[in-house]
Amino acid sequence: MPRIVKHPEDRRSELLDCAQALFFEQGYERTTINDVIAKAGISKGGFYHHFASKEELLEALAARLAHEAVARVRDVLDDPGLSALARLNSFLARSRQANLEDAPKLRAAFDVVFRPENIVLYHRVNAASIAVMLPVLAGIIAEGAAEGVFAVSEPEDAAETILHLGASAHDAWARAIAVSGTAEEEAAIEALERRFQFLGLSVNRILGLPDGSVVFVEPGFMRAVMTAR
Amino acid sequence: MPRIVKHPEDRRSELLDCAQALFFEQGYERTTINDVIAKAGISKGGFYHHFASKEELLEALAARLAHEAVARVRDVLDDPGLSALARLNSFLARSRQANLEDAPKLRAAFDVVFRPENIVLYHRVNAASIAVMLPVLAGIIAEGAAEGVFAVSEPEDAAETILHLGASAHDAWARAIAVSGTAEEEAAIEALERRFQFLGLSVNRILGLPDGSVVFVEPGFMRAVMTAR
DNA sequence: GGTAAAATGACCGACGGTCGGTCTGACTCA
DNA sequence: TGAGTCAGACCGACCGTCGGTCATTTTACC
Repeated sequence: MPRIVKHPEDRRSELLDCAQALFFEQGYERTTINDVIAKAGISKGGFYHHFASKEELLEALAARLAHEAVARVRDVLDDPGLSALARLNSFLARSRQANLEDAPKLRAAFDVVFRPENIVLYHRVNAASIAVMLPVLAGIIAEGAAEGVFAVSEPEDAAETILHLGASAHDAWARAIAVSGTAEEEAAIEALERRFQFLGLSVNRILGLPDGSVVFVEPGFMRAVMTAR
Repeated sequence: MPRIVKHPEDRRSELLDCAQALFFEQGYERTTINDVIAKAGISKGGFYHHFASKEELLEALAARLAHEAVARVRDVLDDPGLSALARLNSFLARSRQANLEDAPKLRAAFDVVFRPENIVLYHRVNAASIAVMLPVLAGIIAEGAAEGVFAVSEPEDAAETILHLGASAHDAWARAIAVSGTAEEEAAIEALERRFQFLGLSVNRILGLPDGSVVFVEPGFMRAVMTAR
């Protein structure tokens, strides 16, 4: 076969593109290195020149996704005119908006990621995004604590706790996805919706805020994401 | 080799015993089916007669551990003389006591379970215990809500959220274990201790309780578990 | 033209899982 | 009671797959 040489960064990002497509289509375990290199048009040795292991490929992909996510809300984070609460709400609103914009693609990925055999994939992506978001959210919370608005003495811990709350809805997600298309779908979406409303309540309470101060999700948001085509 | 025939339940539980010992000593991925069957003194075919896959073995082990854990606190759950808050505190105290009693064994298992390559093991065990504890905790919370003590309208959701809080300390655990024996150990244990204090605060707030009503951990508890020999 | 990095693909060994078949103890029924 | 029957517990050689290695070749660049 003809040998094609590319800049390492290009190669790496191409491999990540292929891995992303395949992982979100078939899952992590079911995707083999051979699948990835076939799609990327590179040899086995070539692949292992850029990544030390399949595991490292996943790690790198998770990190890339996380950094993309934070880049999308960068301007809100840097806006100096915002109070902590306003920044937090803008941050959340912007994240929701981004999710809604490519909800169809997201939905397709979720179909795979939330399947029980794919927890590793889910966990890595989630962990990476938490790692990236942690200093960001901790900063906002520290700001709010300094303003005397958030009743929290440990911004780091509060941020970590809040970021992990999303994971506690994993099962509700998984259930909703599993029964998608059946008669139980409506009830499952309802449950998911309720689950997230409760998470919103929890966020407010953890921060020592009157309920509704932080808008975690708007009513109907989860339904909109779930029913996206 | 001589063929030894046993009652299926005995065989199953023996295999689970062996799997438990090996998983908590080497991790899930690093333990092979051959390891398990060698330790259990059974053939491959014999093993697969009882379990459909390695994955199913893990699932069964996680379920067994979860049921053992809930059995340990059964009497507290059934005591009719307790208010919801008292029941919750007894439940937590009993769980802590049980953990402290075999802290050394637990510590050894944690050394493996909290290593990054063993998230699957961690996740399955955690998920199984959450599944078993969920109705229990939801019951207590519903009781407290009915008493007008807990300000929560969705006991199920509250229970699920609270049970998942523990997982949000996974990273702090992992860090503490990773640096165990180094100069950073003290700081990591301190961080873990702080992390759990915050979780306690979060539980109280989520339930709409004055801080300190629910005693999630006592000060020094995490240190005691971590430094157990 | 020399060299470091990029790329190749045949090859390896471990591992999860299968499969054809054997063994055993419990339960008939004459 | 003892021969016959049968389910299902058990055996272990075998297999396909898959992550990963390595000796070697090609390329880009100075």
